[in-house]
Amino acid sequence: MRTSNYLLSTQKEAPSDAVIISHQLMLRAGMIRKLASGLYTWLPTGLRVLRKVERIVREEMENAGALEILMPVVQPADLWMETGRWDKYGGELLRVKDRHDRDFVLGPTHEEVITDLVQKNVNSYKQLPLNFFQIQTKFRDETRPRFGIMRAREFTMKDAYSFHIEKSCLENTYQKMFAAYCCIFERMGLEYRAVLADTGSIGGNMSHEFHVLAKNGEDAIVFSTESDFAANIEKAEALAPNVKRPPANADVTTIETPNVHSIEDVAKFLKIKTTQVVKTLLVEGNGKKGESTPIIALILRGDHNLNEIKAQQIEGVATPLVFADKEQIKSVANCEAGSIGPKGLDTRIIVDRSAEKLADFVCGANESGKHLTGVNWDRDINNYEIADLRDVLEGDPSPCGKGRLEIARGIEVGHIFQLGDTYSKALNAGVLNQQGKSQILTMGCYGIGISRIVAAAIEQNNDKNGIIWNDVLAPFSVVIVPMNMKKSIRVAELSQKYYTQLKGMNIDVLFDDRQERPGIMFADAELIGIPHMLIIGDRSIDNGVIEYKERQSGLKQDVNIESVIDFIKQKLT
RNA sequence: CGGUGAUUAGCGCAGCUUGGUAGCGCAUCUGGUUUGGGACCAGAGGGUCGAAGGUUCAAAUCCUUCAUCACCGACCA
Repeated sequence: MRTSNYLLSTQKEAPSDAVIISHQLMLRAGMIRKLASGLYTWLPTGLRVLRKVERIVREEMENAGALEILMPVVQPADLWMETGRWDKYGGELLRVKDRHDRDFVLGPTHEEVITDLVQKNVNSYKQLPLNFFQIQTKFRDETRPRFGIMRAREFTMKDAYSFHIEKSCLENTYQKMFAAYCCIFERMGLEYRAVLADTGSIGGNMSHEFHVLAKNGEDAIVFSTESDFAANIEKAEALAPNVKRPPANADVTTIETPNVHSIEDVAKFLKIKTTQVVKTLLVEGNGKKGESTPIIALILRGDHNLNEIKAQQIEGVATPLVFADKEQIKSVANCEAGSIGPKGLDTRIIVDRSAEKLADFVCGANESGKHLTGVNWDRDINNYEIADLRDVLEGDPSPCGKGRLEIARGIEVGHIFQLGDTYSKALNAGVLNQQGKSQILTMGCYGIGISRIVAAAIEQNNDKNGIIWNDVLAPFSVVIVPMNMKKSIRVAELSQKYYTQLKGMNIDVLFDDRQERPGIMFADAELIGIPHMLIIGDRSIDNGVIEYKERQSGLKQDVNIESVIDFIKQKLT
């Protein structure tokens, strides 16, 4: 490609609303442009990278035996009603009507469509197992799109779905996909981890996420210091403290705590640690139709954070989790938020494992501006359940039994699930088995965020000059930068010669044939992150060499004029 | 969904307090001088000041409503 036939569209400054480095660099390097919140146009440079990611994913999916298909973005609502997700999926599901006033959705995922396809087109166990994949646009109407392409509303995803009769067969394919994913992220040169994950709105049992490690990652992932255990914090179990609860010593005392609301305030006011205070969160339960929603109290130690995923998984708690509003709090606890406590509360009470080990603790008095000290379980509060409700903290014992937990941040770029029969049952997707009887299929599904990988790779590989691509993902492998080509016929001819030769070898080469000063061309090449630079100038031609510069290391090296092509060829293998 | 803030040229911003000809830097275009790390000189183009109402002789500036965008939060007990 010649710059004169191309749109570089690089910028010195990034728009002020881009906060993280990958977003800033993608804008500055002319990879993407924003159309509206969460909606981006891919410019030529960005699209080149996106296509390279797609190619690697496609190759590895095919290697793993998956078959490529392409499903529609627009899907009829009927299918979503049949699986129940029309009601369950919530605001992220964009619903549209056609001219006949029929309901449709923009697909956030394709379980319904693929299951319907299999239900209609696969009849016999002999055709199984099957694994389909597609690389396609998804739409999720995120509450808060952010960080550019990282969490966009419209994005490119690879999604695959496998179908089996036997669970063991599903497990086998799951392992194959796991291995394929490892292959993919390794080929891309990303530093990543596979972790145990929650299954979320997709449903199912076994699930792993693949995270690219980055300090701007939206997810917290935890590792054991002494084993292979790794999990999303959503999924990491907080073990019950291995101690006996101390006996009750103090009597319950009501104290005035005017204008003291948060846990920190309470602890400061009473000059105690936050670990000795208990916080009470009121959430909605799922009420039966017609009844008013019951309120459930969740109790945590003051220094612990509620893990919403764990809370939602408790039978009877509304999904998604809804916190009680002011009126609900008033009607249940007869006070403002900030003074709620478990003692005397007439609701179902669920206590976190750690909070349950406390004795003589402090909590709200269910009376505005008052707290209780010296409160004890069983003596003062009966009828409570114990559950794992909190996020793990760094240093907690690992749930695998070995080592302690460390916490890192990651960008989720892949997620695989053993779905089971949730969708196949709902859509009656079955085949005749060996005994000639109809049998519901069991499913797996496997996603990769193609466009997110582009951002994640940049997040992991950049410096003050811009992006640092490796050879596999780079929009161009080589850039030719001529020095004053206008004046020097030698430079022009040599540049042209290299360009033609490299292009002839199917190497992605950018020939910067603009009449620009060298500094501009260097800066652009480095901002875009092209891994290999050839600098063609009279000065070095006089010595029979041209200069090569490597983006990654910044190292410069003279290469004999005659052996430049071989040199590049060698670099790219 | 809640809170905060922003919206003036493609990008980054000033002007608003105290109403009176719409500005700066970068980018773009023309001509010239330059050419090994974001040049210099001379000139030029580009704006419904987010939208709609209102106050006023006069509104980017004051008032009202709306929209869009961003950040923080969604853990607050």
